[in-house]
Amino acid sequence: MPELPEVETIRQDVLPFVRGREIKKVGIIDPRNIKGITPSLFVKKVVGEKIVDLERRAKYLLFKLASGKYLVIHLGMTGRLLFAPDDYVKVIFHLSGKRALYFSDARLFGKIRFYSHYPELKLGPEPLQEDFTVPQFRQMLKQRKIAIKQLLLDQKFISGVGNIYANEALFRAGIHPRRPANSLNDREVKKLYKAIKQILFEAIKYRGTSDSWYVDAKGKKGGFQFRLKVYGRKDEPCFGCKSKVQRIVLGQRGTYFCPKCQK
DNA sequence: ACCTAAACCTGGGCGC
DNA sequence: TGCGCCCAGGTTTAGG
Repeated sequence: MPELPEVETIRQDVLPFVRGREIKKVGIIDPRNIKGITPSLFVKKVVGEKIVDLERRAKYLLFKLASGKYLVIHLGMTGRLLFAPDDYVKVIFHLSGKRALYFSDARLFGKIRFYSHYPELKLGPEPLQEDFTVPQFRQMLKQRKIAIKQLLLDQKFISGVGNIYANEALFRAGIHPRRPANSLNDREVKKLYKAIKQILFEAIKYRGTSDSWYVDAKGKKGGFQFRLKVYGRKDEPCFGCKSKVQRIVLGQRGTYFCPKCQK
């Protein structure tokens, strides 16, 4: 599933491919990913626009247009942005210079929207941004008693972290996923803060996790799936202590942890 | 304000 | 080989 590192990898690859190019034509194979306006109005609005930049906010890709408007894509679970089509293409963006960008989405959880201004996305802080600090994180955790794992998945609390990296960060910090957020002491808050940043930076470095669906714009898998310590490893031995990795359901999400290493 | 759970979807994996 | 069943999950929505 594309989380912050996967979306950032795509952003970096796609930016030089689209920058300065005009959207000449849009082919809609399946209109169901287009949200907020009718597909025909969407096409009318984006055709003729020039892409000047590609930004990322949490798991969203924001195509900045020369008019100051934005084409915003969220990849959901199985969304892809590709330089060549695959079996699940839903929307094709034909660009100047005879290029095309393919939006593919097998399960239709992805969303494509058009905004006349910079979109208000109602998201919590970006964990990799420098203005996200330990004191701020401590303050945020203090007032919440929900399980820490569930809180990390709340995009209004902290944005960009999804199920894979929430599990991995908690393992790295040695914190049990069921712990109430406000029960973490100062040492644990600091450890978790560091773990989140480290995991995300490393996953970007390895071009994301290709657990099931994720591939980059060239259709290539990432490399971080080989470095996962707990996610998807139910009943397999913990790399640290050899105990069996456990799987529980927390807030409707599969949750993996080592019962011995995570307290 | 806070929390829980269903709904949205369909390919892939499993059992038979 | 093929059928039916169930699971995966990011976000939104509804409800308590």
